[in-house]
Amino acid sequence: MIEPQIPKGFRDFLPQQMMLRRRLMATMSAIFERYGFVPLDTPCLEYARTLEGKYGEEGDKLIYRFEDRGGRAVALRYDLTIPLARVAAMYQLPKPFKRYQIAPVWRADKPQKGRFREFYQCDIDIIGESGACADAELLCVAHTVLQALGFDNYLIRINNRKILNALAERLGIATERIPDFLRALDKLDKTGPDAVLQDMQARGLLAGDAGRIVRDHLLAGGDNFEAVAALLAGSGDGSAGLAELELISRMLAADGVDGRYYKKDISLARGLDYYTGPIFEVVVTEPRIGSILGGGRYDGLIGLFTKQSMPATGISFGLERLVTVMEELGMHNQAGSLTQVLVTQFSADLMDDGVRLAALLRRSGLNTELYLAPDKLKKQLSYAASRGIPAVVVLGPDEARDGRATLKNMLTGDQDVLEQQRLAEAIRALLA
RNA sequence: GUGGGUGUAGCUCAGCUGGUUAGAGCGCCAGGUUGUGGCCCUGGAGGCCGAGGGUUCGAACCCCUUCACUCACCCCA
Repeated sequence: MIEPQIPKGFRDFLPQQMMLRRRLMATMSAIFERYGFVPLDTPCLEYARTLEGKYGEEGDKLIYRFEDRGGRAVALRYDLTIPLARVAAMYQLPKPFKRYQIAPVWRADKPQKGRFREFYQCDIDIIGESGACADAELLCVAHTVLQALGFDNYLIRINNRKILNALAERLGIATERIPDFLRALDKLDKTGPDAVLQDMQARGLLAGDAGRIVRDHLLAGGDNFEAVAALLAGSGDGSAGLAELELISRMLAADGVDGRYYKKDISLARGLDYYTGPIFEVVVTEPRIGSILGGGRYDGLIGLFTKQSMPATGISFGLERLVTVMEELGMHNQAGSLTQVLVTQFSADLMDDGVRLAALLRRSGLNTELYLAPDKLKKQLSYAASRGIPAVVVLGPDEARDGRATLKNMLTGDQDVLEQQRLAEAIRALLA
């Protein structure tokens, strides 16, 4: 006998979980399509060189990489963004190209709460539009999705790499040290301003009056973009970044997104190296699970695969994290059965009548299950009850004789004998 | 990659300082006669106490090793 096991960090999705997951995916797809995004899928396997070197040092270590039978270096996709960049470079797609993709990605990470080695991302990206209007639209979609799923306690954090880069320049931080700077800055929420300042000094990032500037302007308060703006007065990149944030805020407001759902946040850094402009993240406070969505603009990325440079921006929902939050907050209401009605089997010689009746109900569009053995009625009813099937049809010799059937409402226990022709209608009324 | 925690029935767990046939609740199965579930009652199945080794007259319990799961850090969805 083989010990049944699945690899660490990988999971089976049992029907109960699948119903919730499918519901989430359906909700998201519908909203994505409402905004004009079109579906795309790509293979789970890519050549390793396509993925490697795109995610930064830490990221590269987490790529599932191996050799195929022909000795080619291949890798499981790490996210949906790089494959999209590859696609954008390979095909002449009409611009702007707005696509969505809901698919699993793989990371050789150590699993923990809300983190797995195989997990689903739900991405929307816009290729070929450099204006911040595109970035803003992504956030409008994000907000719409979260609202539709019943979320209310979340914050869309918004920042801009242009601002951060200009800031680093102003502080005299060398280009190659910027990732270090961002990493330290990113911890502001977790460890507080004092620790961040200390960390930056320990890393030797702050020379001259940089320490004072960081303390007084950067870390002083949460939303101190006025101070930041003053610091970046002379910088073209910096003011461009600030203008983009302004535009994004305006558009969110115009779209009807309440101000409490989003916030410009200078300490948002994002780990990936390839971001070039606005960057985003959505965090929830309730279960401490980190971000449920991340993304940003990556204007240089597609240029790695083609000479033609293409601006692009995108966001990625973490499906498992949405699920985790919904489960912990008890947001996953009706677990309900997909089967709407169960046709019982009274005895072996009435099987044909049962099958005929079930077929009739299915033709009328009802999800109908036929009980598969002439067990005791008690057992058949228990089956329906334990699965939450709301309606049961009993077809015994009495009913069969004159073309009728008993319809039982499993919630109330009420039951009626009806003409078989009227059954579908009655079940529909019962379900409503 | 670093550091904690936990592994006993399908699930959630009990099991006193090592002492005979390892328990509960829930779930599951069967029954409480004649065509009806959810409540109640009765009965039943189900455990190499994660695995391997050691100490001991004796180990679920102590020691070592190993595996699995889990949480935190790093990083991230």
